[in-house]
Amino acid sequence: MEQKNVPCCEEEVVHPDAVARVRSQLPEDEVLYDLAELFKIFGDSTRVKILYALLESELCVCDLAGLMDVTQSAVSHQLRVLKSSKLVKFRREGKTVYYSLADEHVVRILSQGMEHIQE
Amino acid sequence: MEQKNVPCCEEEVVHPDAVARVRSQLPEDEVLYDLAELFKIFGDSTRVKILYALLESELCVCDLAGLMDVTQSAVSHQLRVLKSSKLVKFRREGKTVYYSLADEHVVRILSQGMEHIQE
DNA sequence: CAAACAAATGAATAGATGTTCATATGTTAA
DNA sequence: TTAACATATGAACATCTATTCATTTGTTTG
Repeated sequence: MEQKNVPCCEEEVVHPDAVARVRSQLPEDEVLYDLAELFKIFGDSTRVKILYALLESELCVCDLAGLMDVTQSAVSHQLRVLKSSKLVKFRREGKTVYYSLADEHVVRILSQGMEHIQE
Repeated sequence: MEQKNVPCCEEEVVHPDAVARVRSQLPEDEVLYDLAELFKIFGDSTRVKILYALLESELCVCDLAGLMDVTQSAVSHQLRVLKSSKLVKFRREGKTVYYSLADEHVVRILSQGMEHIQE
């Protein structure tokens, strides 16, 4: 019950060979960072709900705000995030801006996630 | 330049029909929440890196800590998160705990995400 | 032009999250 | 049992993030 220095693999890993191999196969840090950034977008229920809604139909900001329990402002902020990650696209028609999903990746990512949580 | 009440679709959506249809098709809020929770897990570069590493090889906590620029503690904390979301599994061998990916969903979700950012 | 309204934006705030440090668990071996 | 060590965990802190409110921008129509 005494306290000791617990270095715990400070400069030493347990399986140097495996680690070396993994390191050589690992994508660049920047890529992994970008990937995490992408998933971060999906990691918010407001945004996921927006994406699922757009899966069914093209909608304007007002529609989305009405569909969910959030402000028009909140929806708009989130749409900006989705837009800048190229997950949604939009077209303007008069005062109204219609949003829709950008591509099939979005659908597939959502589906894979859904499969996971439903097993 | 005067300020007005700007209700902006306060009790009114622009396309009630589309909204009604979408609403009827939309998954339960709870499901969407869980889905977002899942993606949140992938939305951190440390965790994504761990997952990618485990894609190549089963590794122990020490190995993972050595592979990345984070503390053993940080890795352990994140492994706990990954574990509780059933994204990784583990087996104990003496003092060492080996972690590996839980199933193919993880791989597929990572792949879909990777595809998206690399186009 | 001015009013009306959908959408976007900036600032502020409250809440969530990841890391670190210190320490506790649990297992092996002397 | 005790030392050593891999792993886990709790608390504290700093950072990030999503929402709201207030306001602005941009478009249409009187």
